[in-house]
Parts: sequence; C-alpha cells; structure tokens
Amino acid sequence: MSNSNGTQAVDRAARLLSEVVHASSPVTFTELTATCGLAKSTTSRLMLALERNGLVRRDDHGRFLPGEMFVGFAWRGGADASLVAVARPFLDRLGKATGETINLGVASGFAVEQVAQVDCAHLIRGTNWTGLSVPLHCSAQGKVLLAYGAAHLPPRLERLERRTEKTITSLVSLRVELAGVRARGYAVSDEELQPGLIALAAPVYRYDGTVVAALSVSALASRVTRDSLNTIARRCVAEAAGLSSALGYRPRARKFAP
Amino acid sequence: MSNSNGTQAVDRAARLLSEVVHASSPVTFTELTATCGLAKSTTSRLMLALERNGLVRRDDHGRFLPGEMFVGFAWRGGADASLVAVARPFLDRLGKATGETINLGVASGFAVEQVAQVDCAHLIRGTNWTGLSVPLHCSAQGKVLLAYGAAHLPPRLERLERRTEKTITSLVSLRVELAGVRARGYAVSDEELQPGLIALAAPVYRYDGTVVAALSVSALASRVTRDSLNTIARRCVAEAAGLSSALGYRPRARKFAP
DNA sequence: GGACGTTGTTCCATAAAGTGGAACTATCCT
DNA sequence: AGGATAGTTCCACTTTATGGAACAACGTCC
Repeated sequence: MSNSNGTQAVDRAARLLSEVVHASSPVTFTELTATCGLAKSTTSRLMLALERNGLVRRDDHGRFLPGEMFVGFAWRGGADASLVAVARPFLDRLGKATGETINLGVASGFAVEQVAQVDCAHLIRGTNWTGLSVPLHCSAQGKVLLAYGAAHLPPRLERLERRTEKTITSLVSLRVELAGVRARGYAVSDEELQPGLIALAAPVYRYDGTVVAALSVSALASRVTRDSLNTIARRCVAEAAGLSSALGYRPRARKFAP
Repeated sequence: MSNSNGTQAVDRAARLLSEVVHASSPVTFTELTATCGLAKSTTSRLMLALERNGLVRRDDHGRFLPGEMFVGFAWRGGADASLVAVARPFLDRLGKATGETINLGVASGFAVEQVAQVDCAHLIRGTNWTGLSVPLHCSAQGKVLLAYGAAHLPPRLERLERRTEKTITSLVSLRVELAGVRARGYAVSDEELQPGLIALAAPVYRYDGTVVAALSVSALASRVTRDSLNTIARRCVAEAAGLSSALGYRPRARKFAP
C-alpha cells in the first residue's frame, strides 16, 4: 500500500465498519473477526469504539448494524445532495460520446428542475439550464418523470400549455405518448418545448425501482437524423442505466438461497 | 470515560468523522484541527486514512464531505430499513398513552403497507397487520398518504371499492374528504374499512417536507367517544410530529444569520 | 437441569504503532 | 514576486494498540 503509516487501528476499524455498512443484513461478531482476520480482542475493542461513537449499533442478538451516524445522514437527505457528484462521470461520458448538451433533472413541484449540466462540444450559444425549471408535458425529461410516476401533473388540469405548434396539449394524447415512453424506455421531445430543439431523456432508477431523475441529451433539431437519434438514445439509456446501478438499482434482482 | 482503552486513534478519527457528517456544509482542515484540538499532523494522518477508506471525500477546494460509504448507504435505502427502529419509541409511547393498537404504514403500490405495530393493552383478539396491505381510500393511513401526495390512486379509476356501507366510493367525495384531512392535519376512518373499527392517522414528514409514512391508532368504534377521539388525535399528531422531527423535518425552519 | 459448546469481553506484558513539533511544500492573495 | 496561509511528510520518543489466554455470558442439547 502506498501510504498507510501510523493508521493501522483506523484502517482496521474502517474495514470492519465497511463490512457492516455494505452487508445487506446484520453482521455477527464472529463473521467480522473471520472476514477481517483480526484477533477477537482487537475486533471487540474496535467495535466497541465504533459503537461508542455512533458508527454502528447492535440489534437484540448483538449483531452489528450501521449506526446513528449513517441513519441520520440518510434521513437528513444526504443522498440527494450527492446525486450530482455521483452522476457527474456518467454525464461527462455521455457528453463526450454524443458531443451534445447533457442535463440531469429531477421532479420539483409540477416541473422538472435541472440539477446538473454538461455543455456540448460544438455549442453555438450555451444556455445554462442549471437551476431552471422546464414543464413536464413538453420536455423529454418531464415525459420520463411522468411516465414512470416520479412526477404528477397538477390535479384537475384540463389543458396543457402550448409552447410550440408541436406541443402535445391534450391529456389523452399525452397519456398515449407516456405509454410509448414506457414501451421504448426513453422519451423524445421534438420541437415541443422550443422550435429547433430536440431532446431525448432516459429514466434513472434508485435501489427500490423508483425513478428519481431523468438524464437528457439536447441538440439542434437540424443536426439530428433518425439514425443519429437512435445512436444517441442507445448511449443515453446505457448511461442512465449505469447511473441507476451506481445508485443501488439492480434490475429485476433475483435472490438465491444462501 | 468508563471504557476507552486502546482506542485513542479510532475515537479521534470518529470524532473528526462526526464533525464532517453532521456539518451542513463542507468542512475545512483547519476547522477540524481547531474543533477537535488535535495537532495538524495527527489530523492530516487521520483524515487521509478516512479518505482512503471511503468515509470522507474532498471537494475541489480540499474541504471534507461525507464519503462514498455514507452516500452509498443512503442511496441503497439504508434509511428506509431503519425507519422502524427510529419510529419504535414513538409508537410505544403512543401505545402507552392511548392503550390502543398503533401502526406505522408506508405507501407501497396502490395500497398502504404496515411496517410496524404496537398491540393495544385491552386487546380482545389481536390482528397482526404487519406486512399486510390495506386500501388507500378507506383507511385512515391511506387517506393521509393520499392527502399529502405520498400515495396515488391508480390512474383511470372510476369507482372505489366498497368495503362497508360507510366506505366513500365516489372520487369527488374522496377529494373533499382529503381536503378536510389536510385542513385538520389528521385522517379518520370511521367503520369505512371494517364494521366496528375506527382508526385515526397523522402524517410523518422527512427532512424535505415530503410525507413518508402515516402513524395510526385503531380502536373498536364502540369504545371511542367524540371526546376521547379528540384526545387520541392530539396525541397521535404529537407523536407523528416527534417522529418527523427525528427524521430531520423542521417545520417552516427559519435560518438565522450566523 | 447440568455440562458443554459457542460467543464475546477483560487482562496484561510486549513492542509496534501513533504522536506532535519542526521542516518542508503547495496554494492563495496582494 | 513575496509573504502569509494551509496542508503534508519526517523522525525520535513513548504512549497506545496488540493478541494470546483467562474469564464471563449465553444457549442448547441430552
């Protein structure tokens, strides 16, 4: 190891902690000593220290679980704050592959909020969408969030705002469109939000199969052919799947008997 | 301290980690040395060890943030698994105060899933609801989840299933009922799910104001008067608020200048 | 219910690992 | 450029972690 001087105890404690946190079920003392190859006494001392500091806690049977520090962090929404950090590499890769503008959006109220952006290579006039909200019914991201139940239209809505002449304005047509999105696995907004702008978006899932964000590629409509759109779609869906997997999503996970 | 033998390094590291995780914004190296009163060299070594083990990471400015281990835990839904553990004391207290059966339910599909239960003192025949699903429209918990947007009825639904003669079966009446729930801050199901059974539920919020669960009190209708129902409602709402607060919810939080 | 196997904690001599001051390097600010 | 601030590496010193063994606490199996 390159530089592990004067931190044996901390490294060992971290190793133990890692075992507990990454395990899917409570971990026993004996499993820990075995996995980490430590003496019982050492394991005991370190685990007591971790427990004393709220890093692990013990269930009724004395098995170890992640402690208050982890649980508190998770409940305080620590994950949300780091969505962008986790997503960054995937956005970058998608940007490199397509050369277009990449955005990550989440549902916020009755709109899509952009939380991260990668600017395209051959950009004419860069709009920074970060922090902006776009409508649900006429953006690719919005359609994804609607289609997978991550966003909802305001109740009792009769008509959808017309943004361009291609905008879908009837609830019935939108419902059909959303079914298509679910069937294809991605959504397209072809000049429905802004004339000359085409965008494509794919869903990002988290551990429990819920869609939490939409990953989109936006380009000038004039620059995109049917073929290149297919290529972009494939890349975009792939990166969205990669990000989902980084967020703990395991598509149709199957449990095997132990 | 009672028993802190042979763990100085781990304790110090945990202290540093705690500072980073509980801080609301990235923490600088200097702040850490100051707060924990450690030598620069010690702090540096310990923080490098924590970083190497994925417990903290550093932003562009070298400031410390909770690391992959925390973020991963949060994204994998670690919080959900511990909802029951966090909630237990609140359920117990509510059970003691009312002497009735207490349940905690979350939205799951188009129903309410019971994740925890405390049985009532003067129980005639104990039904264990844990793991069971109850409908959204005729249970107190379901009404709460619907009213606060934590659950949604299946789309294109025309009519609601009639469970008893008091069940609300029209969408319009239900919409009115839900407005009432939001106004009162709690929901009641008076023999709408099962004859002879009355239940009351209050919303549980998390850090971002989203409702994540419903806390309910169920009793035999014959045993409840208008007065006692009011008392129960007050206790139930209070415990739900306590739990919300434990989950990081701060009602209309106000930030003061530092 | 008593004796054993299993599991986890405490004790203690040993030496290995952590400590902090100082020297050194990187970075920022004017 | 030059000085201040922030952070890392070095190294002699000794405090602190280590692991074997004894001990304590449960479960559980006849």
